[in-house]
Amino acid sequence: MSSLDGPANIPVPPPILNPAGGANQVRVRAYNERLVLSLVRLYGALSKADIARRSGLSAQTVSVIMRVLEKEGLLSRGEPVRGRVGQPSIPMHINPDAVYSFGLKMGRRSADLVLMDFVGRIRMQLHRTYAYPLPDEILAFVTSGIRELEDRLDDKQRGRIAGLGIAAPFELWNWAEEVGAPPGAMDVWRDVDLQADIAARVSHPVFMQNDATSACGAELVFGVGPSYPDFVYFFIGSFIGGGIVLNSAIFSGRTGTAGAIGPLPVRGKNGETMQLLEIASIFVLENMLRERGIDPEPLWYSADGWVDFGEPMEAWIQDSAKALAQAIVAAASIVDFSAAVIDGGFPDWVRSRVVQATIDEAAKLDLQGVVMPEIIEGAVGAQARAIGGASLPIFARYLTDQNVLFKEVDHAERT
Amino acid sequence: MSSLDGPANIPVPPPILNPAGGANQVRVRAYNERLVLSLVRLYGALSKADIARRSGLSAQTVSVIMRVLEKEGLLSRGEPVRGRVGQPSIPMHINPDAVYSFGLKMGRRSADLVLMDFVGRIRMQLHRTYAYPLPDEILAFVTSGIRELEDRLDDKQRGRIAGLGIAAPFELWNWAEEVGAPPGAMDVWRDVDLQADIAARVSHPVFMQNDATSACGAELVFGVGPSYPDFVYFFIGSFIGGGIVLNSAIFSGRTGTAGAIGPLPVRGKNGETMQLLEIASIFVLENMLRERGIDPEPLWYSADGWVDFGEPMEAWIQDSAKALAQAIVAAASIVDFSAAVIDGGFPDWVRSRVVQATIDEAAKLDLQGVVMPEIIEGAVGAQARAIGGASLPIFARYLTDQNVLFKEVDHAERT
DNA sequence: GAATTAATAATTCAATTGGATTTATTTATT
DNA sequence: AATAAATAAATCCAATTGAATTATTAATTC
Repeated sequence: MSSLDGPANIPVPPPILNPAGGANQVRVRAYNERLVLSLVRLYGALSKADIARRSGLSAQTVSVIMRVLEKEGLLSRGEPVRGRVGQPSIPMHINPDAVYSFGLKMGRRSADLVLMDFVGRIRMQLHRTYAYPLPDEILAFVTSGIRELEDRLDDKQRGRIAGLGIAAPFELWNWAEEVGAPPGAMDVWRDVDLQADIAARVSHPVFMQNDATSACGAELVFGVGPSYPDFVYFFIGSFIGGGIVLNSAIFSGRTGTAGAIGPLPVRGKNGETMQLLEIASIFVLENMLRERGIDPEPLWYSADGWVDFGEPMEAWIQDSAKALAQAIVAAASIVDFSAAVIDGGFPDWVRSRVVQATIDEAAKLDLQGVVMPEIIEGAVGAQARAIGGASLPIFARYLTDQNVLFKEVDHAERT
Repeated sequence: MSSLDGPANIPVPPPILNPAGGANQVRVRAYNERLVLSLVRLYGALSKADIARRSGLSAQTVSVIMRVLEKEGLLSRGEPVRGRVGQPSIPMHINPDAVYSFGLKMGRRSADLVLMDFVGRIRMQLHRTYAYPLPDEILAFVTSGIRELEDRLDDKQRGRIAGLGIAAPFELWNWAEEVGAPPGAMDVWRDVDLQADIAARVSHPVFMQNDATSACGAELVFGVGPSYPDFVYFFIGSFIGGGIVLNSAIFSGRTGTAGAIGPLPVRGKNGETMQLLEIASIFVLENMLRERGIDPEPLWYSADGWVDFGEPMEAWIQDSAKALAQAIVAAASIVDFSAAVIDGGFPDWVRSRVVQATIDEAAKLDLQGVVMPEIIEGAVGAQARAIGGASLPIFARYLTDQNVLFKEVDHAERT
């Protein structure tokens, strides 16, 4: 048949991939255990028979796995469900006190340290505001904060802490002037490896992730995630950022910046091309207030401290909504997200107004051929970043990313 | 500790997910077999020991698996490699004649039917052009074409045909006037299920996928894919379309339209907002030529039939490059792709000019904060859609999507 | 209405299956 | 002699299969 050869010889560049490894029994068991835990978390409470049906595993296998998880204290049994023919089923649920985790949200205006339990509830928290962050102060806040919170736990509880997850912005030194930091004051951050510095002072495993990505992760697990297999997420903080969920898993991309979204080009009020973050960020509102002689301090202290600032705030919401609507159309043209989720470091009533305005603005755009996502409010709220941070240690150890058996290799490894 | 409860009760919507099932040994073997095949394909030729190292599987396991694959004729052994200490290693490579597959590319101007071998080479092909496609003619072309090509094979070869993969545009009836079809002529396509109709007339399994996504798949496997773990792909046909590769796997999204890219809003020549497909599509060039009294027929017959059309073509390339550059920035703001790959149904020299122009235009945009992908030419070329189509049956049966053990459930199942 | 029997479903026990690993051996080379 | 590839045999381990146990509701009989 070689005489029939058509146009051939497609050049194949040298492979750079390091595909995931092979499968074996040990990994299969680890995977199935995580799967079971994740299913229980997703549905709140499931019997062994339920898990067997939903996982496709045999009843016996599920029985064995769940007995182990119960023995380890990760699962606990609920009240038997009667009323149906047959032996009553025993719903198993996640034991909220099985695992605790610290989450640190470090921002341009404030830091939060939270202790989260195994079902995503904040059990304790500390808060600090500042004009701009400095490494030493952050380090002191974390180390003393962890000590303080741990003091309130007993020995047994302390032993169940899975680790500390940090949610922090990328490249803090950028855009420093926009938020009023003295020129050069943020340059110290260029040489700081916060994760390493904290790890050296804390006796727990330390994880770190972009703050908006973390918030997105919190939304995935504890918010609207279970209802939408993929969504684009916007978190409006001092600077707007975002994240991407695909196949019910965070997609953080090659450089970890997927879903950063801030630099997305949009058309500004006067038709000029601007970056999304120059419009839909809280620092913009802050500057608008300052220009009008209004004290913006209430913006930082706590999301609940916001008041209705009137006209400048309405203008900011309108501008932001216009920009967000464009960003959503652009995102939808690239991936057919089922939802666009908007949340931020502000009270719920502000979020509602932003989302409604964005829905209105989106309707005015040219949507031919675009599969538009549902535009909805985030369900987690202002603390999403800290919660997302705190989830990192828990997910690394106990839960599965949808259907990926073996985690992607580290970025460093794939050179 | 419950007295310390912080802000809690995050509402959890009803789960809609049907996460992937559990793992077991049978699936593990199937997965490992595909992994081995994929590794051999990726690297061209690897010894059993190499595979063991790269997969993390034990030498014995790999030995067993590869002997089976060799016995099945999928792998064949190369010349022993001497010159190093120890027993010489025997590189195993994919047997190109182990599996054949048909690929049908159906477009607005022409259709191609190809027979592809197991390493992605086109062995035979048929081509047909038309003013616009009609279901009956396409059906006749495929059925008679397959018969004709199969006649040139012997019985043994015929038995190795894995199936037929169709690459066709979404919603053919849209934009019909733009390409000069009589009003309403394309409406017949609304009620046609091409995949089912062809499957009823052909004795092979039939697969179908969007044409641009198919081209993207061909690029992933046979083109630049091995060098870039994620990229956004543009295929410039009668209409521009595209695809997305994440973690070395096609991402086709919830509705199968991820990476459609056509409706992406960009700024046109006069500052007005337009959709990418209204600028960077071959039908636009076609119309430009017609306006100037130039016969556009050479555009359709074959990519090699193109001639340099001079000024109108240069203008089209410039306009397209401006639009593509904006699309790439938008895509990069959402996902940090390592590359943006541009290919199309045109000769290589046109592709080179488009890519160079796009690189130049991208440099003029505001890139602060954007992780820009490398803008590169596709390595597969004008036949990418047909090759991608032909890969569908092969991939469904023999190769793995990176590290996903169990394929995502069908979209229909996840309601 | 109470007692009895059948049907159903959840769970577990015991035996089997099958694929990966481990250990030891053979082969071919520098 | 050292090294590396390849394979054979024995072992291990998690999932499955099929049977048994348990707890319940539903239907029937007295």
